[in-house]
Amino acid sequence: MTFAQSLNNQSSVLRINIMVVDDDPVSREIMSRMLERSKYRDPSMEITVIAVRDAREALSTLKIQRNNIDLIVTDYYMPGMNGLQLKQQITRQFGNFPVIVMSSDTNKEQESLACGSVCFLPKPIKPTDLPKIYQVAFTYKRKGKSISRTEHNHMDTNVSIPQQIQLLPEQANVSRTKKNKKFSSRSDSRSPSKKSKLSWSDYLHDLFLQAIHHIGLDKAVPKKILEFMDVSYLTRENVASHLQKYRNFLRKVAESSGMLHGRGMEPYHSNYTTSSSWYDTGLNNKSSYSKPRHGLGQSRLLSNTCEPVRFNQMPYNHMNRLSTYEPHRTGSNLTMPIKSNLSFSTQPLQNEGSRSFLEPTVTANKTGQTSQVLGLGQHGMSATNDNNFINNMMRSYGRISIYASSTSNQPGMNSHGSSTPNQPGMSSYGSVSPNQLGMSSHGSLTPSQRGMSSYESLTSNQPGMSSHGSLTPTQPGMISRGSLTPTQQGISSYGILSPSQLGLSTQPGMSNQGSLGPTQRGMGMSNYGSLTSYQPALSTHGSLFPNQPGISSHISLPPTQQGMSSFGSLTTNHSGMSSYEILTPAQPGPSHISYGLLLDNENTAYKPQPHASTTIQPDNLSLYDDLGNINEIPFDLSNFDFDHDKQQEEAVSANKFEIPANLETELNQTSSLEEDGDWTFLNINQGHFNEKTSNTFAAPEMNDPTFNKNPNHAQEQDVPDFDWSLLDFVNLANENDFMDSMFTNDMN
DNA sequence: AATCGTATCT
DNA sequence: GAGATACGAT
Repeated sequence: MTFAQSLNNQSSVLRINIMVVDDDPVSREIMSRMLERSKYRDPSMEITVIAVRDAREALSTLKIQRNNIDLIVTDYYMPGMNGLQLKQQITRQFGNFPVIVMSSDTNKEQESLACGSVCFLPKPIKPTDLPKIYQVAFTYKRKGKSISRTEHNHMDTNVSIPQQIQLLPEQANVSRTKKNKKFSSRSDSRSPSKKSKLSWSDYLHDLFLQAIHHIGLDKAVPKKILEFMDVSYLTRENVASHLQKYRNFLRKVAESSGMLHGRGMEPYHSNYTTSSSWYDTGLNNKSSYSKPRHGLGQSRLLSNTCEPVRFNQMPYNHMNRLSTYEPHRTGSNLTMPIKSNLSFSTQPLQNEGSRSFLEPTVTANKTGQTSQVLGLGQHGMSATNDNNFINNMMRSYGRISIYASSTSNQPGMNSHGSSTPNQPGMSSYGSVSPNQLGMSSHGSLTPSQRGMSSYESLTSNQPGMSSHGSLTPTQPGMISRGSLTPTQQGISSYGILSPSQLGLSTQPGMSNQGSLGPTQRGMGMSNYGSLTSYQPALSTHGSLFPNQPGISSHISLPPTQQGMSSFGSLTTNHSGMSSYEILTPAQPGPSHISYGLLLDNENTAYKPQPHASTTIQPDNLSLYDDLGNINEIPFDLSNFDFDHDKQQEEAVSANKFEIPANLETELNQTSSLEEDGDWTFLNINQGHFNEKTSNTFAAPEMNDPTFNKNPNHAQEQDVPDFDWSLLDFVNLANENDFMDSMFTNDMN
């Protein structure tokens, strides 16, 4: 393969090399595989792992590979030299290399951070921890080392700037933009003609949306967005181009929403069909990223063309691109930003509260401003309703809308959620991807609130967030921490974002997150937790997988469709879910465009398919989907504990597909709300099937008493650990099939 | 000079 | 059609 070919075939793949140091072969192997496999979930990155057994080997390897290693992840307890001693040696010999210390002994966290490790990860390492690891790797690679893209690998060696690694990101205090330009453009400049084309993956787009959300649409300019996104390989031009598209999309949406007519929202009847849109293009077929094949709200569940039910396509959500933008938002409170003119100028918005499309507006309707918001016409855009355009954009850029207005139960979400396990809206936070510091961390919130820090570190624009705090040893406590409610880490983190921006303050939901217990590390929970606590959907969700917050939930609910859809169905009865209601036409809402509106339309069209009767049967619980993607890890990795210094004591049923008993009740209640009687319910059944596939949700008995619909109650209980003694992991781990099945989604 | 917004190109 | 690039404006 020629260089040019290589260039074409591997566009913009960010390569990071991680050294794993662990004396325990199983733990080491798992860690290595988790890291390596994860690359399949994000085509834009490639992880190479160098696994060594102890500190000595690590040091010797570093001597040779120092310039090729971006991050070191080491166990704490190791013979000869422990992880921190290794860290110190590394610092002494190689400078301030980023080191992550992991241990099942969480008491080592403070010590680890104090000694300069950038992060501490409690063992067992879970998939949800990966984002944090990537985050650190990317951060340091970006800050201190050259950006090596696969196509430029051969040039990497002489671009490393050792001095850079001496500094922690915040210490370096260098302009990221310039720095990156300096280092990353270098390689680009050396490749004379070809410049790889950036693909705006879900992940990137979500990050992009987050940036806009955070900054405010009116103030979001390429440079700011870029800074917020903080993705090393992104250029301002990339962002500018994307922003242009996005703005076009927003205009178009506004335009076709009837804004020009001075009316509220006319239900937009989409006619989504499967098609390629950039939304999809960012994902190769191997990717397990969400790929709504149906448009907004057209959940697969409701579609007769749905593929056989499988279980989760998403092993875990760290790569999940679900946006988290408006997790707590309910449609009724959402309004489009009011703009004084067409252009997305930096001119202050006319309406008091909302700064952007993403900002919830709690205030009354601003019908009169509606047209302004759209600012249509001034640009001479087509006055015709270009539904095709909208359709396309909805599928792509439109994601934001979906998220914004959706809650887990919303049809719109469904489609979204259908591909991604944890998400709807909320999950997104948790489901963030590797580079995405903010959210990811979120998911991985631990009692000590590391997650928060990371988030904070991301949001440069966020007041008070500046501290990298927890991530860096020098600022462990950080500001944000102080603001966090002791018992509600999750919330606080959200709170940081939200109160004024997400409208969380008005949402009781925060508490959910708060319910996250120290031991509850799953992203899923967090994510859902972020949803309004009173939202049945969330709780239900959470309740579905008491033992396995993020992951398990995926497991039990079929990914492509069911997960979300069932979600959606749940919602109906609960809550009256705000989101649902919002969606409903009858619901009082902003007269002007709102995300809810969009969804509303969606919702209107959201009709159960008479024929759609999906039954999830064990046989369908394949590890792989039709594309060969791994569906879900059949059990929570967090239950792995190969650390010698800590054994799992509590045994748990091997049955990992449990659903709380009360879920059935809830679901049945839900069904009563469906007059059409055509809702499709999932029969998630482990042992037996419920013969009734319609309007029936056969929920297995839940034997986990810790389940509690109200996150504020009992959720802090430790989740029973999986009794891994039930499995011979050592042997299993030595079998490629097993490990591959766990981590591979790229079956050749 | 940097960066933006937009038009246009690939 | 997604993303890159050109280019005038600020």
